[in-house]
Amino acid sequence: MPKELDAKEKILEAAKGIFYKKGLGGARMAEIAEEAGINKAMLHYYFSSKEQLFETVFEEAFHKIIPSIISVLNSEKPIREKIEEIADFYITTLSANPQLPVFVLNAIQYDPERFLGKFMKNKQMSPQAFMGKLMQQFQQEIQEGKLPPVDPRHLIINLIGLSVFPFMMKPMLKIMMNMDDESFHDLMESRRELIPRFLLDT
Amino acid sequence: MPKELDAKEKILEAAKGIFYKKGLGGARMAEIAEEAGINKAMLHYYFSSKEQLFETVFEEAFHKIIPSIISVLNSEKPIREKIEEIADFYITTLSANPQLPVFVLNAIQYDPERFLGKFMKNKQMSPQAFMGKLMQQFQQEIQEGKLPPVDPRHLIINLIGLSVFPFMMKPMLKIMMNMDDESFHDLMESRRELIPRFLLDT
DNA sequence: GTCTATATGTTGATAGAC
DNA sequence: GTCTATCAACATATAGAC
Repeated sequence: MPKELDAKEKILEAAKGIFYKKGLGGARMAEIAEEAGINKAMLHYYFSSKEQLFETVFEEAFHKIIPSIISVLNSEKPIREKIEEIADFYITTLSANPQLPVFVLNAIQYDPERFLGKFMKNKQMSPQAFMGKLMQQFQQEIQEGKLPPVDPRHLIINLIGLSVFPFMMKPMLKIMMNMDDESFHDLMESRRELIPRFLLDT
Repeated sequence: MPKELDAKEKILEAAKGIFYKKGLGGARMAEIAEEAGINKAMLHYYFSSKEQLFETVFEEAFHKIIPSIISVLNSEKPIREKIEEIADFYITTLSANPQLPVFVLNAIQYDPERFLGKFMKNKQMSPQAFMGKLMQQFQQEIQEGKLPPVDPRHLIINLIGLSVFPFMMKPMLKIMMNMDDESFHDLMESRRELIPRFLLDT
């Protein structure tokens, strides 16, 4: 079944492009079909409804940017390495797809129950298990003098904010700071090392 | 004309609540009318179209979070004060309305031409005039030893990111870190002084 | 200024031939 | 699996009475 995968893949690719930009309400099924180079009816052959197609796209986007960092935070590496790895991960991922975070956060703002429910269902993200272990590691490394005495919650928030937010602001930053795509890219690249240094060398 | 202002105000209030959450495409005029406690026809009495109503709401939101900081950056104060003022401004503004940034950034992602055009039109935001003067001030204060030698572009990006991003992540952070509204609020309050210290004491 | 009723155009979804 | 043609529902917008 090469044809089948081909068509389904083309639909998903088109749906991503349009949903990322316009969201659930702003996207039109006809538009997606045209972009995919197929017929409107085909969409409903592979995906029962617009909502289901959207959820498929959302789920992929969500899993692309959230569980990865949870798993890093849950790993056995020292904090310093975790931070470097996460900044690196976001800069790589979002350089290839800057629209991702606004898309995901907008869906969550639209319907938190629905699009954040996938959160709690996931075992490894249970807040207690997850944050508890991490807090402990922080305390220990701080006591050992490996880390400056910082509030772990702020550190995590800062890390994600410093890594992700610039991509959300990309269109505005390009205008405000008079950058083209290349100089924006260079600026983001320089943050790979800047962010960890900035967070830890106090 | 108290009645008139009342109705128009009620419409705008309702429209804000619903557009903030659902965006242009996801919102329904009927929903806004109901929320405002008036009739669907009344919406078109005060606002010619859904698009025009949305643009009104967008413009207000946009001006609430962007020009204020531009004017601070353009002022004559020392960098240190500017930074404190901007962090303070965002934490106050977004504590009252955490949905604002996702709403604005989503509209821009939806149609950059349309919703970022208001940018270039504004005189004071002309990138050259604006960033040029600011860069100069940075250089001078760094030479005078008042500031650590940082790239001004990163500093501005970091400042805004650290101030704004946590509010965009609010629903997710509350779950991940097991916070209720009150402890989230406390955490944000503590950032008023944390952010400037973090940015400047290197 | 405010309402009810209605026109007009889209849109998501399906039926059914190939 | 893929298409054309079509339906039924809905949403924006307007007409017109009060």
